[in-house]
Amino acid sequence: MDDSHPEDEAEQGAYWARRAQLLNAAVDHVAGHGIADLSLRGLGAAIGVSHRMLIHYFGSKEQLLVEIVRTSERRQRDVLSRLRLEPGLSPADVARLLWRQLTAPRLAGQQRLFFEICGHALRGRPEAALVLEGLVTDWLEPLVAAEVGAGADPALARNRARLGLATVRGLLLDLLATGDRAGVDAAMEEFLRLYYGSE
Amino acid sequence: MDDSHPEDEAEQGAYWARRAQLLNAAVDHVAGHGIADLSLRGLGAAIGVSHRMLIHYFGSKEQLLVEIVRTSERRQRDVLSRLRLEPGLSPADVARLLWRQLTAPRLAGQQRLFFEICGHALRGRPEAALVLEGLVTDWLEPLVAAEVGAGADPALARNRARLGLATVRGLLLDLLATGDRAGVDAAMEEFLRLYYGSE
DNA sequence: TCACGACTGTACCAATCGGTACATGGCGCA
DNA sequence: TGCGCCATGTACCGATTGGTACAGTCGTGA
Repeated sequence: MDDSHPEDEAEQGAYWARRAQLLNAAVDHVAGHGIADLSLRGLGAAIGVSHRMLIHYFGSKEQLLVEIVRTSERRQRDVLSRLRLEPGLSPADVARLLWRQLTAPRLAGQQRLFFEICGHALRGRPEAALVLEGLVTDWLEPLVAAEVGAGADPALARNRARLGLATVRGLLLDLLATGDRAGVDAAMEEFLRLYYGSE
Repeated sequence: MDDSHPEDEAEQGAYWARRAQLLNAAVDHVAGHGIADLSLRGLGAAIGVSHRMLIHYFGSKEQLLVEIVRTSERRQRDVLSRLRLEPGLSPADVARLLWRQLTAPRLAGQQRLFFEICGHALRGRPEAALVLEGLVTDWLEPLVAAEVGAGADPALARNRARLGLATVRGLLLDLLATGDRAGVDAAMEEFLRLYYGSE
């Protein structure tokens, strides 16, 4: 065992830069090929290093998976934070914008990975377990805050936010499974009509 | 290779009875322990046979997984068909009844397995691929038929059915992840209010 | 120039996997 | 009773896995 990182965290040198680069490449590969039958050798060959290096930089497959899940989660949340909200948009329009972002074909691999990780997390796999905590609550709070800020009753807003989140996830799963974008979009429009009232 | 089943399908002897018994035990075990890291040896030890027997009765791990997925799917659908619909129930009450059935703690393992299989299917795993076809359409048609039978516009009924199915699945995932039954139930009530109108 | 330390690859290990060959046991039938 | 067939278990095989030991490469400072 000759593996020890030169500086202990919180300092970016060539080591951590390389590590971050490998991690990003790993997430890309996993988003495209799945996490279920991932092997260090296969991943290494795909991103151009030996499996030895993955162990070197991440300690073990388990820890690598933890980092992959965490990074994938952060990417997912960035979709929300990158929303450019022009003033004057109705809540329904904001929701439409977010929906279009989430269902962009470019993110399909990432979304598949999300459901795949959910499946693993529901089985208590440690690398995915931390996702379960934030799977609902992390998304609920900003949504609730938005509705309450618009003058809604907090308790009702919480139920509505939870409902909206669940519906988006359900329709996303539908879209990934069937690929029927028109049908799923129509169902989403119907939901927005119910949710924000007819227009 | 000395494996050949005595009669070719469509005849139930001791062979097929034993096979069905093993399959049911396998589905039970998989519902409780997951399908991701299933091994023939581990499964065999859990249900009291050698892994050799699983190969004997199912040909290969792949075919066993196909049968497990199919059986689990059939069980899931049986929940719907076992609904005893007393006349005089409002559509919202029927939905509530179905929701309570689907979220019964007894079925939690089965529901986890459902999402786990979805994750595998989205990656093109052949044993789960056949699920993707029926994941939406198989459930949509009876729901659409029910709404159309009640006098709804067919196109609108399709969108509404698709929406309802997605919402149920999304809330089910929420429930499995958070275990917050009260919160998820409240969100479901909010959905029913939007869906069927206030009462 | 030389030594040192970080980075990386090759070769290897024990464990486990799905699948197979072969031996055993127990039942029905003549 | 003895023959044969089917169910089952044991032992094994090659492939693959995560992880490790060791050696080589290369830039850098004395």
